Amino acid sequence: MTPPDGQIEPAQDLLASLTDEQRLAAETTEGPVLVVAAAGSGKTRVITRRIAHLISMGIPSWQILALTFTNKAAGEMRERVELLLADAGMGERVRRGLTVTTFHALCARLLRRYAPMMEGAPRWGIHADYTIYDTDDQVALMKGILKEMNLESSRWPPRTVLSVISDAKNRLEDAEEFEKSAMDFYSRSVAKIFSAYEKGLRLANAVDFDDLLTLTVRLLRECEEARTEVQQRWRYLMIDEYQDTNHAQFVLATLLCGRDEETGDAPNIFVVGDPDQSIYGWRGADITNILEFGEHYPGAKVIRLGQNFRSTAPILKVADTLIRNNKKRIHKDLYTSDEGGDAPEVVLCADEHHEARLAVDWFKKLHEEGALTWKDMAVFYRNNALSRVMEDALRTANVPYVIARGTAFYQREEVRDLLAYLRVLANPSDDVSLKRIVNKPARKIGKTSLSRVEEEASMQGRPIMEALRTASSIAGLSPAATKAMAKFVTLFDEWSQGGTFMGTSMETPLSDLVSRVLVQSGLQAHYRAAAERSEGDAEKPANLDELVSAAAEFEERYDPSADPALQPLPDGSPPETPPLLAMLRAFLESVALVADADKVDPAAGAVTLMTLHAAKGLEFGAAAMIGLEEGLLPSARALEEDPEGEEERRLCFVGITRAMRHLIITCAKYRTIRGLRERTVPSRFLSELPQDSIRVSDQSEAFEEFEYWDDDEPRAPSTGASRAPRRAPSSSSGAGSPARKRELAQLAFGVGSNVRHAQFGIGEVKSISGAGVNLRATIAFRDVGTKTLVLQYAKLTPV
DNA sequence: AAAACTGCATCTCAA
DNA sequence: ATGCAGTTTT
Repeated sequence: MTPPDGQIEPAQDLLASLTDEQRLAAETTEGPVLVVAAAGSGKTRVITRRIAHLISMGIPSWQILALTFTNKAAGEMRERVELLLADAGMGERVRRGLTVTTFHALCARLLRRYAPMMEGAPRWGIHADYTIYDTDDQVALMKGILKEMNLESSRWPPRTVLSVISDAKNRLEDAEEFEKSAMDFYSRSVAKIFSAYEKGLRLANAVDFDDLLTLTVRLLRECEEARTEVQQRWRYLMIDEYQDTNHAQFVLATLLCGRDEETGDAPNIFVVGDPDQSIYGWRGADITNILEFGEHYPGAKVIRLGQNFRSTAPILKVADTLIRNNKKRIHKDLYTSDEGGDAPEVVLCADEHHEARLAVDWFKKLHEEGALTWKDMAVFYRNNALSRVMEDALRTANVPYVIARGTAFYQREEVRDLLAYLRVLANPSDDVSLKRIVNKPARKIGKTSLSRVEEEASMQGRPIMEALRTASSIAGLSPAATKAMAKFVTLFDEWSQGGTFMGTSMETPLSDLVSRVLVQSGLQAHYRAAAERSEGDAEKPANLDELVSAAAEFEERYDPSADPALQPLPDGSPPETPPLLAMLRAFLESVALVADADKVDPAAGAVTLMTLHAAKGLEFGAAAMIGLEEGLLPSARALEEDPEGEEERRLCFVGITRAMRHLIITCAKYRTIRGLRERTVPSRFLSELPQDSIRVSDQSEAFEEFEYWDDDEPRAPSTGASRAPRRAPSSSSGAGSPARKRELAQLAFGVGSNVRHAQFGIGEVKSISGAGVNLRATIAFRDVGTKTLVLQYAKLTPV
């Protein structure tokens, strides 16, 4: 493989294994290029070969920028390029400086680098140590703002307001512009909230996910120096999944590649995408970006990749037939040379338990046949709630599985707590994080004292931390409170060494700092004590330790020379950021930007469970798609905006095209939704499939007859799951007074009696509370700790 | 100040 | 069935 003298191998060999159309795409290196790549047509192959090809042609790798939507996609792309280059005999030196990253990470980086130049700008300036607010932080901030504005959060649901604001930001509209176009009462009110929200973010020196994009656009538009530097460095821009870019990302791309606003002329922008896989409309993705690429970039070359290398002919036929039902679409021919393969199966199941077991049995059968391992299999569903029953089935069947929820770990209470400490340490203005931890663990800074300080802070327009520093001069605070506050402030001063973070020395590694914060904040003791008391909190101390490990791992990967905060400033002066602080920021940033899809680990020997959105871009030997029912897929919410359900159909299309050889699609006749067992309607998409290319079977009856009851011991008829569809028990019996119900419940499950739960095991009833449909029992389970169950639905039997 | 209780709303999807 | 916010209890 490697040429003997280590010389660069002729570029032809890098492209040797490509088809003619793929090769054309990889070789078209100059000018704007759009590659319309059908599912499974090898677009990642094309991008990676193209990068390697460019480098082999002598283009310095630091001039190449490739953008993706997830870290995982970026990581894989980088890896494959490195492999190609190594195979071609090119050393590490050649690929140094190559940038393959996500939109959001690139923006975070640019904002850090150029933050000093934006600080002067009053309304949008941020400091380099800004915090990235995720959805939960946004909601917390928004709640505070609504409260301050005396708006009921019932009439102004924070998430709804935030989504209106997010839409505006994605259109690159700021609060002021939004207000100008706000005519009706509702949007005028939102405009006021928008403006207050922005103020809150800037005061906290925080940005939300949308800001990462919009502020970067603003930076590149308004700061010529930054724009020039960026455009001169990156001469070859590549964007993956271009169909999912929103307006802000579109504009960002024009700025990065140096598109001429007048003529549309642009040097080298290369985008790859598939309009049929556009599934992020709700996040502002604008499909016209890809459809009108030719108009945006006159003279663009368009290359179509139609040959599918992934799926068998029957699977492809099913996908193609389905997607043809979309009216707003440019038809592409999908074809494959892989003619064999089984027909995909469509099964009507009795309910979600049947569905789950059916899928597990199907996986086991495939596994036994030997051609596939667990990691070649996946389950796709429309929403996360659908994973639970599937997990249970896999667990009882002892089939290893992983759920693709990369963000789940970082959303745990205890982990967020520790991160909040770290965030305040890196950015003392971060009020949302500060409020989260100021009295956790309890340190005598109660609600009343804190609201006094908050009041003072907001009057002076300063962050809470600053007000805490001057607590002794705030009227109306008890000496005890002042003292507690001083102690709290001291904690942070000691961790940051009075803000110096040890200056330029790096004696303290990041993991030591994190570990010290964990211990000295009192969080560790707090959660250890909690773990003693309650089974449910048992794993919290371990999760905290895991975050320390994550910091240690990050430390290994971290490359200070690549940290924009440690580069000399654009004006040539040396960086001011202490290395430890820079590393802390970079760590927090990497945590903020993990995606669910990042957790899909091909090395894990396990079946992967994920949403259809997370599945995009992946492929599996065998895939099960569950919950093909009206209201779920297509989802009821999505149909409100788009009655045709075209995006939902594309989502279904994405799922089908992930499967290489085996595909099963299921639909349950009954499904428990919000505790109520309900009759379902099969998805419209099922009837759109080519009936002669699939095998349809109705197994719902058989399951009810023979399988339903054989999993564990019989349940008490009065409380067991009913096989027939069932509503809430009728209250027409007349004996429905709360007192009477409580009495009945205590007869069945008296306080102190032992009960068995199908899932949680054996436990002791501690108390009975509530009334009517809300009658609940608090039960201390032996294995899983104390839970409160609604008696009406809980599957309990007396022991 | 923490824990328990209760009424109420609720489930997309996610960087 | 679960999670929350606000309230009551310990």
